Amino acid sequence: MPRTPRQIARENTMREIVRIGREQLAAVGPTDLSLRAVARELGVVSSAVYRYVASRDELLTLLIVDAYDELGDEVDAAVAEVRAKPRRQVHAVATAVRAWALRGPSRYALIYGTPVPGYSAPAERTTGAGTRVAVRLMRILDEAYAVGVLQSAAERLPRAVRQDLEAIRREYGLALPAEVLARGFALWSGLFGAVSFDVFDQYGPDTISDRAAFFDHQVGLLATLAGLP
Amino acid sequence: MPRTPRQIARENTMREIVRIGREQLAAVGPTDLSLRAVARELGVVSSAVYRYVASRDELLTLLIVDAYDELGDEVDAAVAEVRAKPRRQVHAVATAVRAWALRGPSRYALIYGTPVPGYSAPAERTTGAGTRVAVRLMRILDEAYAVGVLQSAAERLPRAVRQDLEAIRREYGLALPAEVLARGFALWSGLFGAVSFDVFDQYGPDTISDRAAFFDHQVGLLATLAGLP
DNA sequence: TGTACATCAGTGAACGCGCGTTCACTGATGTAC
DNA sequence: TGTACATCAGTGAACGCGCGTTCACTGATGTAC
Repeated sequence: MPRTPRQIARENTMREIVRIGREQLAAVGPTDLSLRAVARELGVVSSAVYRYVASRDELLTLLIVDAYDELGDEVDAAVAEVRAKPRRQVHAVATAVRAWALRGPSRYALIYGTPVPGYSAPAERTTGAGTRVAVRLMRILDEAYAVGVLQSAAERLPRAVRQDLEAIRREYGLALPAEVLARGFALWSGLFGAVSFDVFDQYGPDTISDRAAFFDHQVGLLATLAGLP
Repeated sequence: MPRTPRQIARENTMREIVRIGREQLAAVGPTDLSLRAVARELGVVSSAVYRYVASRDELLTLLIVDAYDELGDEVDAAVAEVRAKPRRQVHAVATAVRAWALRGPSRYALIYGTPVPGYSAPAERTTGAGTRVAVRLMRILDEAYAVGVLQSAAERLPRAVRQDLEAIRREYGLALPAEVLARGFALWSGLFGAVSFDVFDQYGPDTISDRAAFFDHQVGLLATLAGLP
């Protein structure tokens, strides 16, 4: 099926729209992102954008998936590069997430900050991309468990929690026990807690001088919590 | 110094404005909070609000301090109520934070979510209230350490991190060693990571069925990380 | 290969909305003598 | 205690701004015969 010039132009414009939206997010928070601004930047009258995007919400969805995917790619690349002990891999993930977030705080906010009021993400389009970092972390733990280097966890799980975790284990074909998976979740949310505090400036202005080092140490503690040696 | 009727009226109106702003945040995200809406609700023409508040930013500051303080009060009350083992106290803090956040997601977002674009909080007015939860957690750990029930921490701290933590120890008169304080920070940011994931709906729709139990378990893991028995 | 019709990208004007902030003003409350 | 003046709360109109979305339209590109 050969693509006509028109189709090619359409695909280019589509990519341009995402690129411009991304760029807008460098200057403006997710809530202030506007179709009209994108149209202006695209050099086109505002109503023309509706040829490509049904509404502002759809633009947001596009950008959310775009952000999740770029983050996912960078995390994957960072892990692939170290190919070392699992603890080092976790650090690689964490560093990649933090670096990506600091490079574009608004894009980070778009996916990990306050949800945009009035917008609700269509699950079928965002969840796949949205779970990539979590899945990556779980796989690292799973391999560590398979190799036998992961410290086992003895705490009791409430029934409901156990059931949910077992379901997740099955869905992703994880070998590690539910207790350890629970610790993986703490690693995951703890990681993003640390990144959000850093990016959103929750530590005072002069509290933490070397934030990269501080963050790295925090991640180390979380990795230990997860059972990594 | 007896207060004139005019002064009393002014104070009442001032309180009303904060109350209405708080109420607005039930319906609308922090970014969409508007002076005009507050004026409408107050039954007054929009320009009249400027008698009380110099700008929208000042209203935001008022509401931020208000939110931090209410949260701080509820956390303090929750801790005072249990007066039990430090681990239980940490759970009390965490439960109070989560409950408060779920009761008013926008108010939570105002202080722990994406910063409002274009607004920057005046440090001298917000930091005091803003550190209350962190300080509370550190004090719990400090007492546990004083009583000798806290597990010691052996990890090495990067020089810069150690220096910052020593400065904080001195400022707040904490006895616990810097290594433990670092763990306290992980507890703190991990706690808010977990709350944010919950409030901002980062777990998929059907992943975690009993979120309260899940959260509680996560907090338990973080408490262990902090060295609590 | 050429023509007739259908599809599609982009235009321009408009609708209706809400926002923050300023300004000259009226009339009530407070203060000093 | 009464009066003259100063302070302050609230009004109403206005400025200038940007937004999302709809709609009838023109002219170029694509498709079927």
